[in-house]
Amino acid sequence: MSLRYALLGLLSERPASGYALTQRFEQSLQKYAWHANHSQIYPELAKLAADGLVTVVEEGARGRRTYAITDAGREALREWLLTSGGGPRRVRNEAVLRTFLLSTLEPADAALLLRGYVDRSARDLAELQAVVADLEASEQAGEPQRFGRFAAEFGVRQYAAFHDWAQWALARVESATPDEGDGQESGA
Amino acid sequence: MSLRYALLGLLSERPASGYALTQRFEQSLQKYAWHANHSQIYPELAKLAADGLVTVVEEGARGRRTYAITDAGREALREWLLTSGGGPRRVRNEAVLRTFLLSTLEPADAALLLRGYVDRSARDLAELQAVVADLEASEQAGEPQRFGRFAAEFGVRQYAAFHDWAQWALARVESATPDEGDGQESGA
DNA sequence: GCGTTCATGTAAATGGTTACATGATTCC
DNA sequence: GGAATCATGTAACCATTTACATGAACGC
Repeated sequence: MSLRYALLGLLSERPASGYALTQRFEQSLQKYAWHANHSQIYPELAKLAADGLVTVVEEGARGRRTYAITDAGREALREWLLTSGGGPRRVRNEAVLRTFLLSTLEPADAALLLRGYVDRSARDLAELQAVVADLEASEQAGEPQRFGRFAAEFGVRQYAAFHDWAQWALARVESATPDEGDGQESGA
Repeated sequence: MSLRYALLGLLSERPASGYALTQRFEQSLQKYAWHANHSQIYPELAKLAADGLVTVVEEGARGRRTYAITDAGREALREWLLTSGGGPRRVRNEAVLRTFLLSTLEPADAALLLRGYVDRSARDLAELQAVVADLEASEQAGEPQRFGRFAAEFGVRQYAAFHDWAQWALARVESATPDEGDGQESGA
């Protein structure tokens, strides 16, 4: 069901074609919230239209159809957001699973992975911070900025927390293997 | 594929039955890393056994089978952790999606939801911090503590970041609707 | 003996990924 | 005219959820 509401959310910002929605998934939602590809998006748009939650407002070149959210669609989105939040949270995050499994590795292997995490999260964080800076600038310039600011801030804080964690974990692993085979083994 | 490695990881700690593994998913992994239920776990254990990555080491009462990881299983887990980390990250987190969609709501509705998030994340955080305290205590007591410490710390930091974000977002929303229908409307 | 928990499975349906498929338009 | 991009779709497969199903052991 989530895909359906992700699409309604994007369309509530402004009308778009399936192609454009696919790109917006790739550029924003995909990174920290929800992944979807075009082969899932097109059929779902057709279903949403059949249910009257969106309508085709324009047919352009190459068979392009621009969809817009309807009043019923807005109401369905609001309803979902307000009523169905308390259920069991189903997280599925491979990066976090890897985190969990890290301690099954030899310390040297774990350190290798953690160094990669530190680097990668630093880059991800910088990327997102640039996005936030852009949003902030256009906000200062007086644009209404309804969408994306909350989510971007959320992403920044998550990445920052991940980065800090990876450094903490790396320090811990390194203190367990002082010098990687130096002989200085402080057993017990 | 992730489920497979989650199971190998749990079994690398110690042998267990499908029933016990299901419970361990419910108590730990499920909360912040990976969700799975028994109807998925049992068939996957059978496949792992067929592939020689685990073996049945004991058959107990009520048809209970205790599985243990094999050397091939350990190697497969290590291989997966070390080689396949760089692919595209596929995140799917409904809580985060809701975050993203929050700005489609009226400020009053958004504030309502955010207050719920603040409360809930405070409770989740406290719960996890208790787990960490337990782990820390048994660590001090000299137990080897291979598993779970990294992941628990990770969870604590994620929840803390979420909690802080929710408070930040709530403050922002509340400053946009000063007094919720008091008449003091400071329109543009 | 009766209820609860332990313990394992399977089947149908849904959700999601990968691969295949097609063709129009635009830019060069 | 040829390559890249725009634009949409479908089919087969795999992963996951929900519901159904069964029975042994344990505590009372």
